[in-house]
Amino acid sequence: MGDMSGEEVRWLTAEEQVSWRAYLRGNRELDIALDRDLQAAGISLSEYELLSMLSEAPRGQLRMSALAELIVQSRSRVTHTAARLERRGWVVRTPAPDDGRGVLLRLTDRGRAAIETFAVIHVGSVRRHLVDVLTPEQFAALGAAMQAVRDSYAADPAMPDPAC
Amino acid sequence: MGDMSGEEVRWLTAEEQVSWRAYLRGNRELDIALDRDLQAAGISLSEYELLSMLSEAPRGQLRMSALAELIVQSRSRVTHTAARLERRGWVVRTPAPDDGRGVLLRLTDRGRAAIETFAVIHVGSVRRHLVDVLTPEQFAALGAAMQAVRDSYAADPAMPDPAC
DNA sequence: CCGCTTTAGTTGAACAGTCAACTAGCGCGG
DNA sequence: CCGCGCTAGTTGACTGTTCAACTAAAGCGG
Repeated sequence: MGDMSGEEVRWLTAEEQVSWRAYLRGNRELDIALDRDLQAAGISLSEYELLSMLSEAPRGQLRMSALAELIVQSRSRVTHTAARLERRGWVVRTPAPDDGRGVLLRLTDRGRAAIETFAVIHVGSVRRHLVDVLTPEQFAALGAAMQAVRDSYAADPAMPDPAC
Repeated sequence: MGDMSGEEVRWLTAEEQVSWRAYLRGNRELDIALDRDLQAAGISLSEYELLSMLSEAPRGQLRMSALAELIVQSRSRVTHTAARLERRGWVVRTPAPDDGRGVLLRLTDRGRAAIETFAVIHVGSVRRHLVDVLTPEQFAALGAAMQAVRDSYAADPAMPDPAC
């Protein structure tokens, strides 16, 4: 992996440090702000993301594993989160018709109503804390950069083999 | 809440959606990758950040509250994290000389040795997953955008008054 | 069609993070 | 110099996340 043996460490330059710190802290601040706004309405950001993916899916339903991949959460976490949302009556679990192991998570009518309310709050929050504080060019550049990160992550799913 | 009265909701445009999603997911993937690399070495990213701030501070020491603000974590969280690091022998708590309520957290020699090891791993991780997958321009733009987010957050510490 | 490995998902215990309540020292107004 | 509110930090209970172990079905090779 990386630099195996006696490689020199390539420290960040002063400018890189500045960008990196801005990313790290800004990121945290943004997460806090977005979560705070949704929490005030009674849902967490990660729960919202799950519901949101369901609401966009063909019949308001998705396989647990598909969901996990979409929102970048562990299977276990999705199981727990889904259980919480199920208790609230926003989703239901049904066995997948084609695969005996699979589970389809489906948005209920109440779930759909709920997420429509949350979406209004959330979009306002995203605008206020992110979109509207950047120029359109800045925002586009941010998106492009993060997409590049995603692409490289996808190319390297779970770290190269130690044997490399 | 959100839009006070009969305001229209300003949904994200298709392009904005794409950027926003890339940010949200990419961000999560990056956090996972960075944390995974540090965890393999035996420390979490947030613990690392705390030690890192201490290592850069004048006498390797900082007030709890200063630390909390620097790494954007709640006071409570810093207390818990510091307790964990103290158990590992990497930091010590001492009463602040000038303020009877205050606590100074100081890096021990073992703590400094530890963080030097972690730093090598971490910088490699940051390069591999972020810096090196972007052009210098992209990375600078990312930093600038997130700095703008920070600035707006700082201007608006805990949400505008409902009276606005 | 019988093992074997892989994939889907769940479970419960351990751990980290949040929240609200609390202690204690500071600092100000009178 | 006393009372009151504010700031610093801690605590413990609760909630959410992670991790490793588990069940069960699918797929694959012989």
